[in-house]
Amino acid sequence: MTDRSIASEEKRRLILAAAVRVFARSGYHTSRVGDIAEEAGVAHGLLYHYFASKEELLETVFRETWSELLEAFARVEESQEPASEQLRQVAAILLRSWRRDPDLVRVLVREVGRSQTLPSRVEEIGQVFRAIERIVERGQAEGELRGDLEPRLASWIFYGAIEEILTGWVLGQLDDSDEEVAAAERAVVDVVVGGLTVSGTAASRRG
Amino acid sequence: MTDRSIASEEKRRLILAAAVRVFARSGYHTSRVGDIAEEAGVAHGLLYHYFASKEELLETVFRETWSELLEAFARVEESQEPASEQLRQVAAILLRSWRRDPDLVRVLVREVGRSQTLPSRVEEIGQVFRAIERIVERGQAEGELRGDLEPRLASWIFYGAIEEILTGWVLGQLDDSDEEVAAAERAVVDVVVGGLTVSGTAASRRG
Amino acid sequence: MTDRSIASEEKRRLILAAAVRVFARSGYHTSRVGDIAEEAGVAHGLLYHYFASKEELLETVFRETWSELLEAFARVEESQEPASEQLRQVAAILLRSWRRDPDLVRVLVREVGRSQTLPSRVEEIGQVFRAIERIVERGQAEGELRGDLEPRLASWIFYGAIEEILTGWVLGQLDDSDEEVAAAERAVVDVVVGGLTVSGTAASRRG
Amino acid sequence: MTDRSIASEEKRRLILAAAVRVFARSGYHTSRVGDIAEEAGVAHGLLYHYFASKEELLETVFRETWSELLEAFARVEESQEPASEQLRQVAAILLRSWRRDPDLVRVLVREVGRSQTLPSRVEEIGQVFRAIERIVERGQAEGELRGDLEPRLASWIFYGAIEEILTGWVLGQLDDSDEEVAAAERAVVDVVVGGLTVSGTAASRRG
DNA sequence: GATGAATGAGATTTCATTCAT
DNA sequence: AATGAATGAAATCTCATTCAT
Repeated sequence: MTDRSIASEEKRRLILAAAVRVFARSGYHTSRVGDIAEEAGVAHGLLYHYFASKEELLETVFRETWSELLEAFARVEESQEPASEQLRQVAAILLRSWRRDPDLVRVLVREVGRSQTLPSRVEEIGQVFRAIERIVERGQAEGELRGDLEPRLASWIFYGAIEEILTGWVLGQLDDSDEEVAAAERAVVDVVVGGLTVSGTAASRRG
Repeated sequence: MTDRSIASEEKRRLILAAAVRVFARSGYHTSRVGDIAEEAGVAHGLLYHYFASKEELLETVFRETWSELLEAFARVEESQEPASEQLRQVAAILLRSWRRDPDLVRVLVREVGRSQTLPSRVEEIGQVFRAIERIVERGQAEGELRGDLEPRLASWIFYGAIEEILTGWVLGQLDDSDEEVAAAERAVVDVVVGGLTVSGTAASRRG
Repeated sequence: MTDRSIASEEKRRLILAAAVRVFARSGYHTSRVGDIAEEAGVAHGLLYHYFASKEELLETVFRETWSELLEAFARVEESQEPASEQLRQVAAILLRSWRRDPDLVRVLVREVGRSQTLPSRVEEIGQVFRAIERIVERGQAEGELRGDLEPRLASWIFYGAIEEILTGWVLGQLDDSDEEVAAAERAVVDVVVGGLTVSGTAASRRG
Repeated sequence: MTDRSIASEEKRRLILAAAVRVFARSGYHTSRVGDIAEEAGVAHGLLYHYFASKEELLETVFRETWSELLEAFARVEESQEPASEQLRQVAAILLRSWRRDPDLVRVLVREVGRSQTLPSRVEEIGQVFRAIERIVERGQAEGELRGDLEPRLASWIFYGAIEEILTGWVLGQLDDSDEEVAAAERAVVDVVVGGLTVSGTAASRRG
């Protein structure tokens, strides 16, 4: 029974991984269930033993990735580091995912937030933003980050900067060599976190 | 003849506008050509009198909007303002488009940069980034902006921050009242441009 | 009024000739009304001033050609020549039409007798066969042609031989140089008429 | 697996046979894929499981029939009979096919040589003609058939005579009772083969 | 007569999903 | 678990024909 579950779970993974590759290659709407089955080396009927629909495949990819991400962010939040360091770590987690699993990033960048924008999905995306938001809020409370910015907006700006760099890599428009990935990480932190930092704001200097 | 051309052009616009509304409502892939025709109040066959395919409709929306955007950016570049002011203007152009034509923004945010990522489309997107890049480069050359950041990366960070705020509005996750739109504009400029500004960088202060 | 009629008739001819060229090039079903209009250099709406439908275009081509053919055959029948000479003339008329108007032959060979086989069309085709039949019958009555063959069958055999040679030219499978056209004419007469002739049958000689 | 293959092959045949009936009834272009599916008693989608397109259905009918025909002709060629007897057999094969499968003949007579006249199809038609040609050539070489006729032309004349009789049956213009089929066979052989035979030519008698 | 915008029935094809084996 | 034949809703696109101008 356990053997079977394990074998079963492995096949589930196999199909899910195939789906990620195919979605990455062709986009969700253009991908056919048959392509995924072929990529996984199984009959297309089998997909429906493991997943209710093509949509559920994407949903599962999205949810599993997102929950890993949330866990990683939670660990960051638990650390006692300053907010700026925590933001650096968040940027690192997101940006390094590109080299770890480019296809996964391709799928998430392309398909999440768009298409039907299912409320459930929006809700989960919101959790990521709220994690960043909380870091910003704490930074502000502790006087590390400037207090005249809505943490909400700040978190979207921060996340957007990171996602766009990922998009640049996905589109092949930005160099994604090791050094460039590191440079991107530094750049995001320098610019956004720098811009968020107390003594580092244009506003403060203007005032 | 001119009358006819004008009437013809008006109908073309009518269909294009309907397409934007329908794509905004349902997303490109989920929208049906028949829905667009119905929204425009014409027979679906007529669409093919003006556009070669459903794809060409999206392509046209994209291209026309993008070229207007490029023109607006060109005008900004021509002004003799400091780089930071030019960047503020760029942010204003992009962010204010939301209130002007939410459906258009919805379509562009959801469908551009994703889907098939046609090389031609990537190329045109690239032009927008290069405009921002040039502003950053000039700002660096004139000592207004910090010189230790790749203008390329900076432009992606800047654009990403803006696009994510638009996405927040599209998803109904960020408040888009007049005040909030103004706040968003200030926030992007404060954070990103602030972070880019010479005396305002964490790095410079750390170093 | 007469001027107008003449100009009108000329335009009708123009369209009809364009239709023949287009049908010859693409086949009736694959040809589009718009192609014919373009070939004729008029708006496609104009076709419907002169012809009720695409079908009527083909029908007209067919009917006009066929009636010319019948007239030519009638003149042959009226001559006082022996049946074998009349058959030679019939073969000549049909085979020489290829060089005179290849597109017309292409259309007739491809589209007539096949497709919907409208009863009206079948009836008119029948008239051609009956003309040949009458020649054979007279030849038999006068003892010039062997009497043990149904004139009906003989006429189909004769016509089939000729049509197939035309088909060979249409398909580019038989050489259609001047000499070959002449050779084909001789061959059909030699073989079929020779085979039909009294003393010239294998059967009679074998017996 | 074999069971499945056999069942699968049977269904393929079922669809192909239905296609022949429908094409025979309405002609290729006028037939709808849905009609074929209905005639076969399957969902129309299933057609695309077995055939790539409506066109491929016709192509398959054509190719399979043609290759059977070629095999039959090959067997005739292998026999040691005189050329005239071999030609009789060829005529018999072709003409008897009408009673065996009228719908198939209807389709072949109507649709072959028309439509796009695909080069591939022309090529296969050519093989049939070459088989006849070889028989004629051998008959000439052995002195059985008159040598002053191009075998090429002779084969087209022979085939045309036969096809036209088939056409007469298809159009309901020639009687196709058992006796008439036999008579047609005799007539073709008498006339064409008679005309081809050495001492039996009008030309030779004239000269 | 002439134009071409407009119509809309209809055709092929795709493909997610089901289900008998 | 696994297969792949079978289904059928649905979507895009074509094109003959009409008709206002």
